[in-house]
Amino acid sequence: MSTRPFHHGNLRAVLLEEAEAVLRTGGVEALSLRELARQAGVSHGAPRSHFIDRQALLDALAEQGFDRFTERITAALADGGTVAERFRRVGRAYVDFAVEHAVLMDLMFAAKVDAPAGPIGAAAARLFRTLDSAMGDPVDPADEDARERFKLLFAATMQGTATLIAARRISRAQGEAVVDDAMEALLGSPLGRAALPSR
Amino acid sequence: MSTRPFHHGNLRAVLLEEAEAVLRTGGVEALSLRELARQAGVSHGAPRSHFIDRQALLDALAEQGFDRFTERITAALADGGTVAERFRRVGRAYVDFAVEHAVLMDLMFAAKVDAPAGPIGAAAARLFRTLDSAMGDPVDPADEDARERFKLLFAATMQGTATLIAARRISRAQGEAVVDDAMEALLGSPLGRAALPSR
DNA sequence: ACCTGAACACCGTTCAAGT
DNA sequence: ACCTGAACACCGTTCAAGT
Repeated sequence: MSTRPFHHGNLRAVLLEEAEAVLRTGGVEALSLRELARQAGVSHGAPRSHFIDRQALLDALAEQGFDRFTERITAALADGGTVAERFRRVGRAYVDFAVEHAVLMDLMFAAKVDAPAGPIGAAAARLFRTLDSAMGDPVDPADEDARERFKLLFAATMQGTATLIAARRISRAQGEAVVDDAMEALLGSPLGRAALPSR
Repeated sequence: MSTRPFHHGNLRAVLLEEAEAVLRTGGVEALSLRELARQAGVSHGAPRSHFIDRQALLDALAEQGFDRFTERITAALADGGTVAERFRRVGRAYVDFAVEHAVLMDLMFAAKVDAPAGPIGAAAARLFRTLDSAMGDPVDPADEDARERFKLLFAATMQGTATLIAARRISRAQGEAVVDDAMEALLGSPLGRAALPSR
């Protein structure tokens, strides 16, 4: 078999991988389709076969980001323990991921995203659903509202903590302290007690 | 006096004003120095006299953003009331501003910013200092650590709530509920009671 | 001090053409 | 189905020159 022009069908994956590296090192504005094509050894028009435009590549990165995020949260849940222990671990995993992938997170939570319909919104919904596992089964169906509100409050707090760290407004150590303080306040609040099984 | 080439010294202000409008309507990537110059009726090289490059303009917008943010928070504090009432108002003002100026907030909390030295970091510090007024005078100097931590936790929670709303992951109404739930949890927590005067 | 206008290198996007 | 390569319109940045 003759060596084909260059890429055999994995160009899409190669571009996404390269793009992630650029995101980490230089931010979104450093990401150029032409440069990506150059690094992949294809012509500048080639990416067009896989991504209709630059935004489509950014969207694909965001969707992939949500899925990786979900994996990390799921992994943090695997060890079991009490509800409090699980949430503390998930909280740290949330902040860790968000700080490590700060630019990717900006993409994932960009206002321009197709939320909540579309693939990115669906990926975001999957992430959110894994938080249900952290809470355990609902004891009383009447607590469903409290559970929803608790999840939102939890996500908001972790999200904000990550933003402050990524923006270097607070140090990593201060961020850890915020997570601990947040979990203590949330778990001990009336909402926390209504949402989570007491045992 | 003859009409001077065009602008008489306010080009900088004009550019910033135009840029803010672009930010609201089309986001950062829609912001072009050449387009700004065109709208201002000057040549494409003119902005160079006021901003060394595109990033310098973005930085100026971020700094200005922090100052406006501080004004809004200060205004929310003006009406007095109990600590709980003040914090509830500040919380809403925080989220409102962040949602209204979502793109600007991204600029303000971008990782690339010169934090904490430099003009933007200084403007951010001024914002944070206004939160001291919300807490009132420290009762016991030993509570200084609790006050710092409470401020961080408060800021993180509001910041995260704003992000979720701006990203359309939650509705405006859900966001309001998160703010209320957050304030109840924070004010009632051990940290909240240590940081805030009980009366 | 502030602005002009040419010049340069770099983009994203489109599209006919190749395999 | 996937990639090439020319073409187009648009950028940011630099810099000598004008006032």
